[in-house]
Amino acid sequence: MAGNKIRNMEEFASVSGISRPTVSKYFNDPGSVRDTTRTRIEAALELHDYRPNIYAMNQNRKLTKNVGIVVPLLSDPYFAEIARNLEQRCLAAGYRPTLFSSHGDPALEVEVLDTLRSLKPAGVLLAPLGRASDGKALEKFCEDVPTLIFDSSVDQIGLAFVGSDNFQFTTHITDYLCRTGEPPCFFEMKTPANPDAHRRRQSYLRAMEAFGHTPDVISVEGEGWGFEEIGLLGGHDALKRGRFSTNTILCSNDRLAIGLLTACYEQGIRVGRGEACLIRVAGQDGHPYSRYTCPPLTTISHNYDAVSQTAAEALFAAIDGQIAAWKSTRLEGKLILRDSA
Amino acid sequence: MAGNKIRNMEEFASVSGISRPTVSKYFNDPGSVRDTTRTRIEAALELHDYRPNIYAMNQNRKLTKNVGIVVPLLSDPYFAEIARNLEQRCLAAGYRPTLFSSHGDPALEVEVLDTLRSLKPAGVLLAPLGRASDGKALEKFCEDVPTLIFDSSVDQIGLAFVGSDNFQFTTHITDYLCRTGEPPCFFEMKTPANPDAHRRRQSYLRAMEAFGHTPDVISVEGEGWGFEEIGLLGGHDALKRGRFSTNTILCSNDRLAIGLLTACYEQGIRVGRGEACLIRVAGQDGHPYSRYTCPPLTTISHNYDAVSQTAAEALFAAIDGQIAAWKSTRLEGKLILRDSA
DNA sequence: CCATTTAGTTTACGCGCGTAAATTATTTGT
DNA sequence: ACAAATAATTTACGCGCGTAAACTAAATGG
Repeated sequence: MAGNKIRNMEEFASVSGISRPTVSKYFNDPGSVRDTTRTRIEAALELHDYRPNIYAMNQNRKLTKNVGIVVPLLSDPYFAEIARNLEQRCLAAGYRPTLFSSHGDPALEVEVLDTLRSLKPAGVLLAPLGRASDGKALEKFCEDVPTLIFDSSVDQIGLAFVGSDNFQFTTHITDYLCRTGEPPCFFEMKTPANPDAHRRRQSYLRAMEAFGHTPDVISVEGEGWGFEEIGLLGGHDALKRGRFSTNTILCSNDRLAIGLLTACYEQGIRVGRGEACLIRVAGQDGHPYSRYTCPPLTTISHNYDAVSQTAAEALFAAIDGQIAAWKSTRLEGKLILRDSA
Repeated sequence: MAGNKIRNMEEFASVSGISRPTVSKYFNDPGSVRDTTRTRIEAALELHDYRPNIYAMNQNRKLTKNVGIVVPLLSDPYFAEIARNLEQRCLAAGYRPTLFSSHGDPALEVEVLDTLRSLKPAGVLLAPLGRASDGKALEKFCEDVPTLIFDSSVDQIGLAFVGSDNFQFTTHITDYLCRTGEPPCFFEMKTPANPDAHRRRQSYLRAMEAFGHTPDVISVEGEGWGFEEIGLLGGHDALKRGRFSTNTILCSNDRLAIGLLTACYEQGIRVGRGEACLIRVAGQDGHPYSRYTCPPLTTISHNYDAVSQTAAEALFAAIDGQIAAWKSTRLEGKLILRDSA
């Protein structure tokens, strides 16, 4: 704890009276040295408070304990939440997670991957931007570094894919909405960033067909990642024009729904399943804020824990040398019934 | 772009027909080499697609271009937003930002600072956890690394402090609320994580006194960083017990307000400044989601751009050797009038 | 065209650590 | 107590790069 400034492992080794390679071994795995030496090292640690330089360590290790986590956009609480979850799991498994955000920019995504190479990670958990991603760059990266793709799938690259079953998501919630009221319209962005959005539209169409209802897809304009704003503007527009053919709206994702709810509120349209309500709104994702909308948002939620657990464990297994064929795991979502639908 | 795999600068130098030190110079500053050599290097770059290892670079540089950015909790969109803003500024100024989150955990905060030392950053932009922070560890870190504290101040450490003027925030919005309706009650957490929360309560009390009104502070239970949930539960409780002495509630921060709005909704209490509204609610912070609450939240917003610009520029100036005495800069907030109050 | 400046090269070392091989010290089992 | 097994040390090298010094080649300028 105290203050002598130790600059490197050499110095620390000499003040602790142990050779540097042994000290190195200790930091690599404290259990790998004799009890007496470990005690001496730890005693010296108390006095001099030294920590090895992580980046210098990683430079030489055959296999580092680094794990890179890449998400498309950290300012989206959904990704922030899943990133946090993954970080915890890495830490618990003895890895050093490093978090990166592509900030919604394909060029930055490539930049992040290049930075990641320098980190010499044992593995990477990568949620690609989606449509906008530089597919070739991703593929090349996956060839060089053990990479597990999560959240949004792009081709069959990396070790495996783990995400949610978008077909089940939309089918399930469409099913629920049909059984409990008028069949839903589908509210989405015309040009979604995420390829999974297409899957959701497809399953909506299919589910409606299965029920014998006429589907109605409202695709609103808007580029980028400001989904709430797109939902708000698109919602106002659609409401004014009477674009919704039924009183029930299923949104392609929760953030769009959050914007739509605000639009409804601003037009004095009461949302919910109560008597006085004119309209029902449901989302998809189980966004961290969906509990706090007014009314609280009915949604079908990602199984955050299961997705991150499956992804992390698959990566760790691959790092440990357990080779497995490429596999796509898509986990079911859980319907969360709240007041909005 | 094409495929020959170059492992290090040595190899790249030889294939490009230039000596390694010159190549090193080029990557350090492309303008520092002759035009003809630069052209040759860049031609080789096209063919062999090599990138220097950033972490190996930083190991030896006297002054790296690394800048660490530390926020208390990335899953809070407020911090995510300001972190993004700071990252952009670093990039624009030619620095390499690396983002860290303390995840609300003081132990992790210390861990992050230790990791940061290994990065040998030219400077660090640090938003401490606040009350829970290990003050001594922070202080020690600031002695070793040029650190600018932002958002939440702890003592007089680092190069300088840049944040918002919480007195002005609360005074200004209290003023507004008093002039436009009943004087506000103050809704806060009993044990806030952030020391600035105390400043806000103080200025509320002072402002109410100045207006000749009787202040009413409602402090709700709740630990941790789940402010919306605390606002929701505390709001339900306070509403049921009739704890609010006026029809106007000023929340200590927007996230609390988001929870409170949900509580109001669930109790059928209409919020806003319209005729049919029973209650007015206002927040503080200008949270990215405040626009999308129902009703949209009246709040006093941080000047995100100005805070991050001031912080970044002060740090860059210090890195460039412009020594300045420790200074605290507190920027005024801007009142954002929306429907909730 | 030659002397001077400027840029490039060679050489050599250092950063903070991992790691392998050979050697020596210590701990076991009996 | 002694041989065998185990752990620690010494020595030496490597990772991918920065950087300084001494030297050589190329671009200036009058």
